[in-house]
Amino acid sequence: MNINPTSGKPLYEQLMFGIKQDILLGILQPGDKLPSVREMAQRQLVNPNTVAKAYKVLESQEVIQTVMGRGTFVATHSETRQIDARQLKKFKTQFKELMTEGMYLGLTKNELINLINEWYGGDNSGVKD
Amino acid sequence: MNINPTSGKPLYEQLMFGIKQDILLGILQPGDKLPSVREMAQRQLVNPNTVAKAYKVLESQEVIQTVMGRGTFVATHSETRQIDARQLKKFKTQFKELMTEGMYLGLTKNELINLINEWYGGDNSGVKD
Amino acid sequence: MNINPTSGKPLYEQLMFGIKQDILLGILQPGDKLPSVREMAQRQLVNPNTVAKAYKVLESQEVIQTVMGRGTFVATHSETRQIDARQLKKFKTQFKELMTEGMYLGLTKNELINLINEWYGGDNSGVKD
Amino acid sequence: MNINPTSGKPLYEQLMFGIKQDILLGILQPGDKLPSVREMAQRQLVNPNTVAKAYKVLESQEVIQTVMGRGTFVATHSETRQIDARQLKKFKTQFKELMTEGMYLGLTKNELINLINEWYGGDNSGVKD
DNA sequence: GTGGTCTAGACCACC
DNA sequence: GTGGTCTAGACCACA
Repeated sequence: MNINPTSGKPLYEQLMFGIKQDILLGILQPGDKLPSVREMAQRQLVNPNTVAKAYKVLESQEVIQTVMGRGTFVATHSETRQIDARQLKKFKTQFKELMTEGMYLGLTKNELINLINEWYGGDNSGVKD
Repeated sequence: MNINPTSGKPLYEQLMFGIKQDILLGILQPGDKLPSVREMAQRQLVNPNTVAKAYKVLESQEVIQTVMGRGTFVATHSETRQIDARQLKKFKTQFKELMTEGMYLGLTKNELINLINEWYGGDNSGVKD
Repeated sequence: MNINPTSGKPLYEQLMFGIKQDILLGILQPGDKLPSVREMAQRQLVNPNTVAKAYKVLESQEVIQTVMGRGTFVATHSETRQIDARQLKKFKTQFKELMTEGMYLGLTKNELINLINEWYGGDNSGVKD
Repeated sequence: MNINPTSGKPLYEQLMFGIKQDILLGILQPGDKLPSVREMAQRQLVNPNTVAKAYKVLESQEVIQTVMGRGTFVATHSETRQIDARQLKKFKTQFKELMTEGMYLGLTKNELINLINEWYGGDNSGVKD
């Protein structure tokens, strides 16, 4: 996980993304303890307030859980996490815009679809890069 | 193209997206004249400066071209449509982040592909599932 | 001489530059007759007013001369054309700014000097490109 | 760095030039913090929006970098300082035009070279006359 | 008519 | 504190 303060993206969002990605990649497993706010802040060279905000939003998304006095832990994926309609709508909007950008960068629709196939793993046989 | 002042997204970015989409959908053809800054501002109920900013960024991306004193036109990106390496890198980063979000929202691969088809027609020839 | 309406530079300045360059290259000789305003406008696909403005400024710079009823002619260089102090100051300012830009583009001071040597012709032996 | 509101040149371009020059002259070093938008605006007696525009263009040219919430800094263009082909072409066009002007003003080659030396020190080793 | 620049002043997100 | 966005309204050069 790398934080780039000049990327224009909010630091707390970059932190959130890094943690989510670590979970998806298996680096962080459900139940694992996350570094404390202060420790994470030192590691990533950001303000503790920034880490606290990232943790707070992640908790509201039920990605992590805070246990008072014990720390912050990766949530167990099996819980009944219902899809937030607002989040879903926002995602779809962002997705469409990103696809539009991609086509402007010269990527064809099929290249975009193949990119998705790649990311979702599964059947990658014959997928063009 | 509709501008939503309450969406949280900058108005000028919404304008940019709308114009790019109109071009991709063929509503705007290369060489077509865009509404003048003032006219577009009236149509979309935004300040002319906001439109001017959108136009200027689009021009820097070579999506449109301005002819001083005459107006703004959809670019004819003729032959020299070279892919900007920096923009492509940025796109891939955004793509990765968005895919991570999508997985967390529980979206399947096919749902995403359907989203693309919904917007850009349904010819999937050459795409492997 | 090519006029590019999307370059951002005023069309009348582009015209002026083209004429000056033709003179320096010998394509236009002192005493030669320039195309009429209307003919030049047709050739370059610009408004006659634009050509008229270019001619007017060139005449104020004593580069060309208009003879009422006969047309416009390239001035004879030998006339006592005194250097306009204001023009000279403006030139120096532009020159310094351009050199600064050049250094930012990665050109070294020596490359800039060599570019000048090239343009002023004369002793080009051993000048790096 | 001085801003002259009556020079006819856009104020934001004057700001850009002043900052670039300060960097080339070593007054500003890579990593140095620039005055905040508001402070620079006060110093130069211009509107903060004007400063913001100058900073934004400079950032797009990778001359400076902004860290949201912290400020603006002189870029450390590390190793990947690749010459932008488009910018270089634009530079050469401007250079040609300026040289044409210079010849018309009767400036000699040495006068131009002296102008460069005046601004960027006098080490001419390796330059052929 | 067009876009380009500038000002004044507001509100916001981020750190 | 920082920069980012937006508005309102002005003036200018260019075609």
